[in-house]
Amino acid sequence: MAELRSSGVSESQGVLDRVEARLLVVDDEPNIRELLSASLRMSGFEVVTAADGREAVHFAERIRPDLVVLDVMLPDMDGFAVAGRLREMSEQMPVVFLTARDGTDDKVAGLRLADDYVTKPFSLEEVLARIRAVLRRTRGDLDLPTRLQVGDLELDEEAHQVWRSGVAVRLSPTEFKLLHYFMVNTGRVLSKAQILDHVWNYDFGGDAGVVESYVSYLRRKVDTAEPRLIHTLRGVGYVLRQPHSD
Amino acid sequence: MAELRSSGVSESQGVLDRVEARLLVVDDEPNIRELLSASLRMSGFEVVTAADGREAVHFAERIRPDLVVLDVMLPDMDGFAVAGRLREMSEQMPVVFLTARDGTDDKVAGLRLADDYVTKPFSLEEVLARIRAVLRRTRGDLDLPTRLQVGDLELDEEAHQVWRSGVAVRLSPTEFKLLHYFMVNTGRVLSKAQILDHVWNYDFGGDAGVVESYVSYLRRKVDTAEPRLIHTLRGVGYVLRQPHSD
DNA sequence: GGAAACGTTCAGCCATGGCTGAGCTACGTT
DNA sequence: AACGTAGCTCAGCCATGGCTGAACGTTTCC
Repeated sequence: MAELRSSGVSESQGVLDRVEARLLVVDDEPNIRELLSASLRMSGFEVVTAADGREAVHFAERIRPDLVVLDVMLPDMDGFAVAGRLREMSEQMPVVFLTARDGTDDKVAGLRLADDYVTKPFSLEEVLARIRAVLRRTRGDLDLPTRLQVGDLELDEEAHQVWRSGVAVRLSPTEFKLLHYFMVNTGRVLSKAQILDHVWNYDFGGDAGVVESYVSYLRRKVDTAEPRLIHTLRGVGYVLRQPHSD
Repeated sequence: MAELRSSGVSESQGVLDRVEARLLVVDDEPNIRELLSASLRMSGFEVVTAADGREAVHFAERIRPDLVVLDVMLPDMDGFAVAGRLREMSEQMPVVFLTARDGTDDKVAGLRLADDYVTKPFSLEEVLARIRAVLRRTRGDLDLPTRLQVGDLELDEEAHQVWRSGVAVRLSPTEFKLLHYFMVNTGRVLSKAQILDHVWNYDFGGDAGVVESYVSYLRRKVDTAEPRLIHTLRGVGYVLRQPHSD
């Protein structure tokens, strides 16, 4: 399914080329597991996967991951129970939960206080952002910037705000996610398929036309002045480029 | 705190500050223990947990916490007895009690001896406020501000009072807690779920609709004039922003 | 014991955002 | 230069989210 679209090679978003951290991904649906692990590996993480709670605990013991991505709904045991076991073996093992967007789930109440959680269906950008945020917190990598800058464009993740030459710009949630994806991948060509896979939820059925639309919206709000930052590579994709070094 | 400034946005106070103090959390219910320790860690405390009186005394001896959060009702020994033991080993060990809200008077008598207490079910904001207040008293951290200010909005925690451009405003307890939470997290987007989890009691079953209502009340009482301070980020949450950087 | 304040829910309205399809423009290939 | 294709933009529809006022129940304080 979706993963086929992003067979590209140079997808590494990593600030670092080497391993950022060791992750354990736990989900019983093979599709989700593959989707996540493939794209996390692309982003520079070392990934081990488990399909149920028993496996999760087992692998966690052996590989001592830096963080666990954990589906709440598992065939054998509750995600919280797994988290409990993990915490037993290591006081501070950070967990990012995956959960259905049910709303009425009262279990979810406790979740939000956990290290973090993402609702299904998610976009890869969302998951990556959470993981990085949690790692930043738990390791005290506080100097990793929460603010991105390209040319006179600035984006603050925490404040969820964007400035162009100092003046605040209002972006819709999707516009924001798209710009964020561009900025994290400054200087890298992104195909429409890649963008679709990362910015839109994995169950989105539509075609690449949306991407064109949203790039258009973004340009209008954020890239009207010279030098232009977002460039079209006909037949290939888009790039956000630092001015100057073009 | 100074070092945080370097990351640009963080308005101090917040989630990402370095270790504020070492806490020992004692409660026999795992849920409460996890709830508290997760959110205290998020707020920058170093946390160790214990499930009963024996463990509590044991850990207190070893780690010498700066403050103990102590459930009054423990399986093996009375919370007051534990507090007694703690005081034996360190004259001035501050204790914040957790107690059921059933108001039997003899318990309250004992509570007067505590530095402070919070009744269950509590909201995280309440607990955090107590802990910070006690730490401020006992170790003279007088530089921790008791008065918060954003634009022409001022809030005094000790006096439990709020002013908008100098004129006092009457807020209900919930309104006050909500505004306090906003002000402590100035510049940070807060989802309705987060707000619900921090401002409302942990056993509150309702949905995020209440948050909308209370934001509405708050705006009416406190944010009628330009420039507006409380902003809605559709589909994301709310932010309280310093004016100017609008 | 009564009145006021407070907290919660709900329903209706309004605004915003997401997506699509169609027409148009720009590109670049031959 | 001309054709075909890719990309851009816009308008419009639909769904969702958010705001507010009113109603109801509960607590608090005289």
